Amino acid sequence: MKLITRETDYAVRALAYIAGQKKEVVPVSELVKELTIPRAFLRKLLQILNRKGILKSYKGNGGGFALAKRAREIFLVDLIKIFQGPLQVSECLFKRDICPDISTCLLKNKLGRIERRVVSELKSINLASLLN
Amino acid sequence: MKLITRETDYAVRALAYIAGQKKEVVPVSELVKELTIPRAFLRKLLQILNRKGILKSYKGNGGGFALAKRAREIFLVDLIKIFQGPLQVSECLFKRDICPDISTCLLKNKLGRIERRVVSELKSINLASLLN
DNA sequence: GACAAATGATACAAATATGGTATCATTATA
DNA sequence: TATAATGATACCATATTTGTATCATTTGTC
Repeated sequence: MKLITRETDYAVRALAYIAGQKKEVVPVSELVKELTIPRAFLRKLLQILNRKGILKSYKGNGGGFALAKRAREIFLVDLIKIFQGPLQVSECLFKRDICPDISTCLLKNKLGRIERRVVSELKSINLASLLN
Repeated sequence: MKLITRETDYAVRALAYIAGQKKEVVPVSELVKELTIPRAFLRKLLQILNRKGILKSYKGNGGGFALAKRAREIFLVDLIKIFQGPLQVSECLFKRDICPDISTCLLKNKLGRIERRVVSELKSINLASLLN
């Protein structure tokens, strides 16, 4: 069980790098050099973050990416949702009105509680808290 | 992010079913009929549980599977480990002596704390607590 | 002993998710 | 106009997850 995947990890590192620079706008070429993440892959991730309103992008010569929000307003849980989908207990295998399996229902109940706690803890982690 | 996969879910349900029967030994054929889990797949899972000491198996006519421990001694966290491997934060992408990325290290630190809490909660869930 | 009903072991295959590449179009600056 | 950047998108490779199939072995019953 992994809490975060490579995509999320890459995204965090790129965002942290951008947040740590004096200049606002950072081109992918610089990120690639500093973070040794495959260029084409990282570009795709940053384009997603742009569409999701985490980053702003500037096209053309001298362009690049900048944070679209302050670092303390960018939460890990949102990055996880973007790249790993919604948090979820084992999906219900019986898509009927009533779950026929009492023990599985009890299980989901308990896992659901754990999950909600994980989410609330993840919500407390923002980009600023990862800078140093 | 899923806390448990289908394999674990199937395993829990099969174990719960067995635990809920009066007779001790239950054949796969019965589990398949009651739980609508693919036969060959379930057999594989139960064989693994047998090897891991969660179930005992009885070959031959009239055989089947029985719990190898009491229901309160079978913990969800162990099933997860068996079918989903060890819990782990994002694996370290830099297999060097020192992680060069301070922000990722801070991230791992925080995720590690969350993970340990999840594990300790999972440890509190045993098969008996799922029966009703 | 023969048959039937069960598990043991294992190889294979299909489907899905993850990680990564490549290409062409568009934009902005010098 | 050349160059350096992003936008959009299609594609590919690999790993993981989920599931199938087969043959061997064991055991109880007639």
